[in-house]
Amino acid sequence: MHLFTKRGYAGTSLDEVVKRARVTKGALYHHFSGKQALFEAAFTQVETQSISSLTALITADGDPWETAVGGLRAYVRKCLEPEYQRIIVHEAPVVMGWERWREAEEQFSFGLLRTAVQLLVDAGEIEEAPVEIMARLLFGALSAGASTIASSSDPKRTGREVEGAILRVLEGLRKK
Amino acid sequence: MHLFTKRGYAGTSLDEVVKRARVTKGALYHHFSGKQALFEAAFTQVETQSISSLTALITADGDPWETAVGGLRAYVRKCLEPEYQRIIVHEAPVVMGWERWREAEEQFSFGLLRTAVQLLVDAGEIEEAPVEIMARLLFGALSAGASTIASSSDPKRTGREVEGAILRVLEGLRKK
DNA sequence: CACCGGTACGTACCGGCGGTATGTGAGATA
DNA sequence: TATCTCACATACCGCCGGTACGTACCGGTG
Repeated sequence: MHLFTKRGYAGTSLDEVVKRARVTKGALYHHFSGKQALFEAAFTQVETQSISSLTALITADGDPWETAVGGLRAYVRKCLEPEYQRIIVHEAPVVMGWERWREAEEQFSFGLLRTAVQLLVDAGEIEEAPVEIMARLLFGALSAGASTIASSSDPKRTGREVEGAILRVLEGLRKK
Repeated sequence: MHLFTKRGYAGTSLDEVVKRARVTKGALYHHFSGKQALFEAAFTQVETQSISSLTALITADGDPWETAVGGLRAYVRKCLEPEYQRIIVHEAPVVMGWERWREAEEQFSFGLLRTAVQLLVDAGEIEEAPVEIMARLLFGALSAGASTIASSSDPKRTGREVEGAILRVLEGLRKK
């Protein structure tokens, strides 16, 4: 996780990985079928750590709208952590291939967003809509927003702006 | 362009490139400083080809709202072309690094979106908003939408759904 | 206790790939 | 004609992912 975050997938050599882990290539290839599998293990680890608390946030009791907005804020913050940003948002689609990435995301971040959108629809907060599609668009917008924040010269201000913009988009979808 | 589209950056070897181009590595390294520079040349070529017609669409006379919607439709279609999808949307941020990619996109697709959003704001069609941020969110949503369409088992239907969802988001932002 | 199979590694090596150093022929220049 | 430069070609290097094979240990079995 550390090396993949710092140097990226292509920039991380297995020799360096085994050196840091103080094992040999034989050991690595005993536990993982290859570099790709090692990356996917890191991917799963980061996702598992990240998503569980967010899921709890989303599915908590209380006003559905406030809950959703809170979860959204938390997700944007998560996207700002270097590990999540680099491994999950930026590199995973390319390294794992889009199809496989999408598959894996079903049970993690994308599944989370879909749940959130579905809850809002069920609660009658937003108009009936194809949840699948809406969740994907929202996912893309959030990722882009997170990237923007991360590379901003004033992340705090940009963070507030991104939150404001997303809230405005959501408000636009809200039932009157 | 062909090989980068078909096999991706990592999967494309320079040996294969020079073989297809019927030149040698010496020739390649005479014209490009390395593999990365070759990719960036392909990137620029794809973008230059793609964006010019879209810019014309966006800046055309007529009802600003209709023009923007038309440009948006055209952009989604562009994102569906394999070359654009693979090289520009998926691989470029990783291969070029996010910072450099963002820099390059300023004069291409992102610049296009920002122009479109700015025109809508100027025409008083949507609420005042930080154009920069809105354009980035929209860009992320469109990219995700395009990826969804591209990997759908029924691209035509998914395409209509994505268009509908994006239009609904835009309508939500529209001034009454 | 000897034997044995399997697990969990370590070691040595291969092939491919990006990159470089150097050679070379054709044209421009003086 | 001698020289210089450009536009390549050729040969080679070092790194890296992956593999083949060797080996120490450990629990079960006769």
